[in-house]
Amino acid sequence: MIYSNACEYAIRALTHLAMHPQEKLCKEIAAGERVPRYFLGKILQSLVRAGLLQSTPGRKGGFTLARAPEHITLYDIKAAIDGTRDLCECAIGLEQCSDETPCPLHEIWKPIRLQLMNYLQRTTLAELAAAVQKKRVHRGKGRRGACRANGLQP
Amino acid sequence: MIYSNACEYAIRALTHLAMHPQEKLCKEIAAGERVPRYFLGKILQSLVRAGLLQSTPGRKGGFTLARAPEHITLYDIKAAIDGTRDLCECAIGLEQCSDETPCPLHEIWKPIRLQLMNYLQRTTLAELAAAVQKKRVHRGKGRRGACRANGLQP
DNA sequence: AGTGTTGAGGATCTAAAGATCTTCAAGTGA
DNA sequence: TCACTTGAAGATCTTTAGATCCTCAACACT
Repeated sequence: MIYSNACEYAIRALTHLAMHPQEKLCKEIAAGERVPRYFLGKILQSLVRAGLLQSTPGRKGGFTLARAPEHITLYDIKAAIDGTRDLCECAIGLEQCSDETPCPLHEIWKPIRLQLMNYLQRTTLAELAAAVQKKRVHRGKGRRGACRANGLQP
Repeated sequence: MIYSNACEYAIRALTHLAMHPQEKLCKEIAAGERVPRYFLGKILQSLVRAGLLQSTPGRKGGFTLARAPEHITLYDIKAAIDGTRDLCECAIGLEQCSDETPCPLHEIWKPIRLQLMNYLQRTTLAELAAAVQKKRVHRGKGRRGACRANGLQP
């Protein structure tokens, strides 16, 4: 809803890299995160162009984080993959609003959007990695598929 | 970001109907809200099937709200057009998460998602219509395009 | 009954996202 | 140098959202 497919893959790949710096090959990340391999290649290229990753070709090549995970935010990732135009727009996406075509959600939507923006800009890769680490320690090795079912169904 | 194109159109069409009950023809709404006419037809049909609108064919036909605007929420509209699966999912859209493929955003994303859900379920058509009305009274007839530029650019 | 207007709904077209494959250049190590 | 591994990047395919058109049934009015 907030992220595109590509952006989700990017988040997972970067989190993976933050946790497993030794696994830096595109195919390793794709296998580890169960992400389409060739598609991930394109995404990682975008992240390189955006300055979040560094890449080296050749035999001992691969991808590494361009800066410390504490200094990479969700906002950076979303900006690199999806752009951030939608974060600055009216809730119902009007280019312009006039008397004939107003944006009725604007005032109501604004605080929510601000909080979202705040969340994206404050959450870093390091926090994501820590959350994953904590989750792994907390539960055993056996359990799977316990992520849905969070009591939000209406 | 939150709504699809179709859902945005639905919101605008329903708001239009709440404010102009006399303008109930598909082409009137499409013209008034500057929405693709034939596409809007499909959307209104979905809203009829979802029980938010009533339609009558024939000469004096058109669309009318199936219940009072106070009793139609943004959640109802989003459910009718986009579905609500994404509101109940992990932030990064994993079907299942396991030790190998966890959903690192889950805990961080949850409060935001709850607030979003709350916003969707509490905001009614009547409130939207009132916000538009207020906005129209507040500013004159001349101004246009003042909806962007809300100080959110990073 | 006949005519014109309306929504219903199927068929179709376009654009964008998502995903895959293939080829090429850059680098490593024998 | 040569073989091999890697990312880079273009071409291509699939799927889905978005949008349009056309025909038909329902209805109102004459």
